[in-house]
Order: sequence, then C-alpha cells, then structure tokens
Amino acid sequence: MKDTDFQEIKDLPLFHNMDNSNFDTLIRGAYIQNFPTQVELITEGEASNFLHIVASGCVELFASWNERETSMATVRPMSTFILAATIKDAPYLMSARTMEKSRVVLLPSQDVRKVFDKDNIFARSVVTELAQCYRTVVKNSKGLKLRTSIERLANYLIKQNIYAGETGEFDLKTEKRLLASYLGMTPENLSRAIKALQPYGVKISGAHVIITDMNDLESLAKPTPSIDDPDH
Amino acid sequence: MKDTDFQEIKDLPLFHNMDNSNFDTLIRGAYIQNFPTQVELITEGEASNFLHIVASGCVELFASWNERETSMATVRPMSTFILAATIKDAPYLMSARTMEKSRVVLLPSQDVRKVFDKDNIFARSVVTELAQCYRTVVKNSKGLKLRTSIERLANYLIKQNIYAGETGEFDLKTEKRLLASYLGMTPENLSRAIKALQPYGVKISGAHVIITDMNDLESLAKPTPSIDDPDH
DNA sequence: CCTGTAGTTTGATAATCATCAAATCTTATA
DNA sequence: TATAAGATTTGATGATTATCAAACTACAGG
Repeated sequence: MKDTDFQEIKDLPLFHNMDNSNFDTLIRGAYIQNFPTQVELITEGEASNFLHIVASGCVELFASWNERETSMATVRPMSTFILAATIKDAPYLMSARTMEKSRVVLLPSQDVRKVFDKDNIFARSVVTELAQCYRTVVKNSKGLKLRTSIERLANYLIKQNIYAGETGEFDLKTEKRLLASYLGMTPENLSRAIKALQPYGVKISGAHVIITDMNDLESLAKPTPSIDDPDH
Repeated sequence: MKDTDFQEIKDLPLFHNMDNSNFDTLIRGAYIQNFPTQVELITEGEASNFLHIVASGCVELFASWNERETSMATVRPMSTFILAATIKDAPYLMSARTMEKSRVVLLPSQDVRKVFDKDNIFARSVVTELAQCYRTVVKNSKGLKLRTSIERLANYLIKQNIYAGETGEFDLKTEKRLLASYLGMTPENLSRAIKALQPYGVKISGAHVIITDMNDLESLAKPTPSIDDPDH
C-alpha cells in the first residue's frame, strides 16, 4: 500500500484516535486493488469477507430482484461501504460495481471484527458511522414513500446545488440512467421529469444544470432537514 | 419501576452482559409511563431526549411530509426505538404514537450516551442493534424500489405466516389502513391487492388470512432472504 | 340494543409511472 | 475523422397507483 493511501485511510473518521497497534493490525492484512470500470466487486447474498474502502474512482451499490435492478447509493472517496455486513458477519445486502477506474482497499472482515472487539475508540467510530448510514437510508425511504418522482428529482437537484457551492449552476456527476434508478424511476420518466421542472426555473442540457429560480423550485420541492439534510 | 419491568429490560439483547453499575445508571434516571392509545410520544424533528423501550402495548413509527404521512414501522415489546438518534444526539427522523394502551420506558439520552462511552459491552450491543436496524431499512427500501404493491403484500403475508407458525392461517395484527401505509400504498389499493391475490391461493376476510396454496403465492411473491429474511 | 364513528370496500376516474419502439444525441475508439 | 455502441429523448400506449365519492361493515359508547 502506498504511503498516501495509508495516510488517507488513517484520516477517515472511522479510524480516528484509534490505537496505532490496532490500526496496524487492520493495515497488515489489507489489500489494495486497482479495478477497471464496470467490475462487480461484491455480490448481494455472498458472505462479507472484506470491508471495502473506495480510495479513488467511484463505486455503485445496487440491488437486484426478479430481473429488476435498482441503484441504492454511490460511494466516492474516501468512504467505506458494507460496514454493517462486515460487523454482523452477515451476507451482503447489496452488490457493488466500479463506475469508473477505481482503487479499492480491502480490509479482511475478521480483522475488522477482531479490532472492533479490542479497540473501544474504533467501536465507537463504527457506531457513529452506522448510525449515520441508518439515518441516510431512513431518509431515502421517506423520500420514496412520501414524494413523487418529480419531487424527488427537485430535491436531488437542490441538494446537488448545495454540494456544488450554491451557484445555481453545476454538472450532474452520474449518468442519467443511474440517477433515474437511484431516484426510483425509469430513464424515460427522468427525462420527462426534467422537462416538467422547466416551469419551475430549472434548465438541464446534457449534464449541465442551471437553476434560474430557486424559490420556484423550492415551492415544488419543499425540502426539509429530516429528509434532505445529510447531517440532520 | 416494577421489578418485572426491570427484569424484562435487563433481558433485552441491548443490555446483555453489561456492567451492573452502568445498567443501574441507566435505570436510575429512567421513567416508566403508561399511555392511552393514539398518543404521540415523539415528533419528527425534535431533539432526542430519551431512548424509548416499549414494555407493553404497541407503538407505530411514522413520518410526515407536505400533508402526507406514512407508517415506517411497528414496535412491539420488548424493543427499543430511535436508538440512532439517541446515540448521535440528533433530531428524531420519525414520529411515534401508541397504537394501543402502552407502557413505555424512557431512558434519558444523555445517560445512554454516557454509559455508551464507559461500557464497551454496551457499546458493542448498540452496534449490533444498529446494524440490525440498518439492514432492516435497506431491505424495506429494496422492496419499495424493486416490487409492485401486490408483490409487497404477497411477501408480507408469507412473512406473517412464518411468524404465526406456518399453519397457513393467521390474523392480521394491524389495521388494514396502517398496513397499507406501511407497505407504501393507499387503503383502497390494499383492498384491491387483496382481491388480486385470490387467484394465488389467498383468502382474506376481515383480519383473517388463509393461504390455501403456498406454492402459488410464492410463485408470485418470489421471496428472497436478502429482502425478506429478518435475520439474513 | 341502538347509534354514531371510523374503517373498509367498491366504483369511477385521473394521475403517475412503466414499457416498447424509434429517433436522436454522445462518446469511445478504430 | 468515421463508425459503432450506448445513452438519451420522444411518442404512443398500457399498467399501476391514487383520488374522490358513496356504500357497506364493524365496533365502541351511551
């Protein structure tokens, strides 16, 4: 593992303040691998042998059932994924594939569980991270059940605008096909939802988004911290 | 607090093996309250002052947005709820109301966090419980995104049949209105979904369910551990 | 037991969303 | 740059789900 990778991993909140020898235990057994785009890293239903950390690139978490497939989340550096499965020693609930060329760190699950049992600081960090993940999924679920697809898109755009610095102008970072799946709709439906937002001050051409009237958009989107604020 | 309540709480997995003095700290500050039916115990967006434990009765977790409301979960004895908010010291993401006359134990959140920081056994139990909650919500999300309402109902019935002892005959434990909301549909839609399941060997009259042909039902429901098995 | 209230069902209709097919646009690469 | 593959958009249509109104049912309180 390169020193830069090492340092970046150590800077993750999950590993803050933990005992050095325990961190070394984790790192000693760690792999780092480079994957091309569109490689399936893990498959839903399999045993969780590794805790994954996206060091560079981008990974999509998705789920399948009965020939259908849906995007559950996009993981960008530096973040872990499938922490819950690792800790519980339970099968993966989601599959993961690279969306671009990616560098992924693999920490053997049994090492993670061993350190988790020994290192209280680490155990607390795991709780914080898990609680965060839990609340994120609950918010997503609320969005799915309480909002129409246009409302979900509107709120997504508002959120992306905030990430991009609230300039009212930014580029979509994911393919529309994937965005549609993430938002729980078909690509065709997304395409029409985008059109339906034009009267609310939204212009989208290609991946470029311009929000000309945020008030108008918010009157439709009605964003609320308890669904839309990631830190809430 | 009554001795029986005390003992029942101590038997919860969340409090297993923890230091007695720490458990006492939790109990010392605890309230126990009796609520009539239809009382709102907590409200989405408020600060999380207490970890709640349902000792008897039944509590519904629900969420609201823009005049709409949806049922998120039903909590039965002996279970805690809003653990994530308590640990993170974050606002509630869901509201809670009693569905019947209920006895609820309230543990002050700051005590829970204090003990969580001191007692490693307890901290680990919290992780296990949180991971469980997380995976449950992910499964629900998958069901919402990958299945139609009829498929969700079919799988719900299969699951309830398992809980009831796989006799092929049981009673619904919740109002249909609530069940519909939990499954992400309207009461009218549930009523029609029930009819649509008749050709698949399901008879429902009032709250009584008879599954006459499980193979037929499963051919529609296509249950899978990674959505439908709570322990998976 | 009666009566009112709330839950459930049914019918009619409308909104939302998905599917399929074809046209258009984008992008990677030969 | 030309080409092919894939992504996006558009149109037509159908399935799914929601809404509204009314009828029916079950049940709790007087």
